[in-house]
Amino acid sequence: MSRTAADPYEKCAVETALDLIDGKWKGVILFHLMGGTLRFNEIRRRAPGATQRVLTKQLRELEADGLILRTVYAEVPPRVEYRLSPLGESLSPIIEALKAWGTAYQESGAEARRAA
Amino acid sequence: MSRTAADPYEKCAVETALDLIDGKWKGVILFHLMGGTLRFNEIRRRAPGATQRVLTKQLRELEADGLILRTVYAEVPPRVEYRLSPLGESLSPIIEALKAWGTAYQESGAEARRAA
DNA sequence: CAGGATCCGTTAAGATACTG
DNA sequence: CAGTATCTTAACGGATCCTG
Repeated sequence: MSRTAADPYEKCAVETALDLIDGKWKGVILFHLMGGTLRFNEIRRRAPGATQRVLTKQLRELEADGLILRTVYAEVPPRVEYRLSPLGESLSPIIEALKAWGTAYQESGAEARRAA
Repeated sequence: MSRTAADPYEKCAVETALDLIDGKWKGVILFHLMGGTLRFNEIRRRAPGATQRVLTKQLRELEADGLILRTVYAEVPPRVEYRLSPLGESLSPIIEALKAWGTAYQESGAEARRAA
C-alpha cells in the first residue's frame, strides 16, 4: 500500500475483495451458504468435485477471513455447522450479481467462443 | 455440467463468472480499464508488482474471454491499446461493488484480524 | 461425522534476458 | 514499446488413508 500513484488505494480494494473469494470453490460455498446454515457434508454434496481436503481448507480460509462462522457441537456423532457471518452476508448482492452475470455470459455463447 | 442435483446450474454460473476474473491482476486490470483505454505500459504502471509476463498473459486471457479488446497499431514505435469490450463493460457494476466492499472490509479492520 | 496427515501432479506467478 | 522465451519456485488442488 505505497500510495505513490494517484489511486493505488482503490486498486487494492478490488484486489482485496477478489483475494477473499479467490479459490476454486469459495464462490460456490458462499453461494450455497446464502441459502442458510449447512453442515460439512451438506456443503460437500453441493460441491461435487471438491475433495474434503480442499473443502476444509477453503472453509478455514473463509472462516479466517471472517466471512463465515463455524459452530462445533460437542456431541457424538460430531456436528459442525457453517453459516455466513454478517460480513459474509454483505457479500450476497455481489454473489448474486456474479451469478446473474455468469448466467448471461453462458447464454451469450461466449463460452463456446472461449473454448475455440 | 452434469445437472444431476437440484441446482448445479446456478452454482456453475457463479463459478463461471469467478473464473473469468480469477487471476491476481485481472480485477485490477479491469478496474483501471474502466477509466478508459490504456496502453500496455500504462497498465503496467498501474499494476506495480506484476511482471510483463504475467500482465501479458492475463491480458491475453481477458481478451480470449471477450472481456477486453486489443488494438495493435502498425506503427513505430509500436502501440497497443486495451479497452473494455461491451461484455467487459457489463462487469463494471460488479467491479465497483467489489471495490466498495473491499474498501469497507479494509476499514472494518478485518484485515488486521486476518493477519493475526 | 468431520476432519487431519501425506504425497503428488499441475499450474500460477516471479525473475531475468532477449527481440521485432 | 510491447512483447517473447526460459527457468525456477511456490501455491493450489486432487487422491488416499487414517482418526477423535
